[in-house]
Amino acid sequence: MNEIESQRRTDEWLDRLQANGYRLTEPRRAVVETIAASQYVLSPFDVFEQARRRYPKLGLVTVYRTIEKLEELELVQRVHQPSGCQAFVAACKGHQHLLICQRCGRVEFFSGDSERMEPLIAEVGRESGFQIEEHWLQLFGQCESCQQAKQSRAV
Amino acid sequence: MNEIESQRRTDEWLDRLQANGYRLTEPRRAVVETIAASQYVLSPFDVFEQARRRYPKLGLVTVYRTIEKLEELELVQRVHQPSGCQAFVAACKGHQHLLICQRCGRVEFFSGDSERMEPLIAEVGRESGFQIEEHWLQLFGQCESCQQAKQSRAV
DNA sequence: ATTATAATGAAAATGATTTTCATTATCTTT
DNA sequence: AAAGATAATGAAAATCATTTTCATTATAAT
Repeated sequence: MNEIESQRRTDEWLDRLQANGYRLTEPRRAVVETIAASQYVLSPFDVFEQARRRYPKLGLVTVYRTIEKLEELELVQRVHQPSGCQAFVAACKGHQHLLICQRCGRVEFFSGDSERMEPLIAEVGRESGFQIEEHWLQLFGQCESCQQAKQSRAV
Repeated sequence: MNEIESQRRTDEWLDRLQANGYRLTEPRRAVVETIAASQYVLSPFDVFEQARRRYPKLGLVTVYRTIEKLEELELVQRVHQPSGCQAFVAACKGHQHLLICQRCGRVEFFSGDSERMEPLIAEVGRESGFQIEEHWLQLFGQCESCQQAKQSRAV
């Protein structure tokens, strides 16, 4: 994700906020820019620290409040990890699954692969009697650069 | 899961605790029995309330401490849900996936279906360059009895 | 039985998140 | 462009789940 793309995403999010009756403010812009530009999972405190570089008077409460609105508009989503569930990322459009680096928090999305998933889900539904409404598939590991970082440390 | 099976699981867990140098106490037994017998996700407070029926002097802290030990021994596992991540269930042996009723919290396990999952994981690993170490697959929905409960309410 | 110490529960501490509230900034209306 | 209505802000207080502290009690080894 480059400068132009993240600027585009930021503008889109600000438009969506405004379209939903929310005002555009300096602190809110700082939070939106920070999350929209990041490829990493960010905790509210991470967002706070990074966004304060853009708007130093920013309060942590505003970060929480802005994330809440972005989540409501499905522009960001909470990321659940073995290490905890307080992080967020820019959401992907449509149903996508997550691949997360457990070392640096980098996130990638991959498509659901409905050909493989749907028969499995149907089968489990049939056997269990459950009416299945939602599914989560997440992969955890190490991204390319973290694999390299690990090797060079070991030498 | 019937009376005999849950008694068997309770005994197994108590043995495992003892084998790992932990003492068997009344409050601990009450917590173990409660979780071992349940097919539902339980928050620490749920466990507290239910286990207090067996041992009324039980403190909530002991629930947290016992869950911690059971988790360490991989006898219970934390369950992550859209609605929150504070619940636990008796863990299944081996790698299994979860199916959770979003209405009553009933949990079932289903096997990983490695024939379908492994190629998908390998493919995502190849395309992303990630070294994939772990995966989560969870299905959410309504169990049979909750589907019926919903219908009869509607009538 | 005695003894060392692990476990307990109450209370205090912590950490993340939410609420309250007086002040400030945005956006709409003039 | 100015004024007014009100949404948003940040500091401080409150809340909620969880962890730590500590004096007391219970377990299990001697």
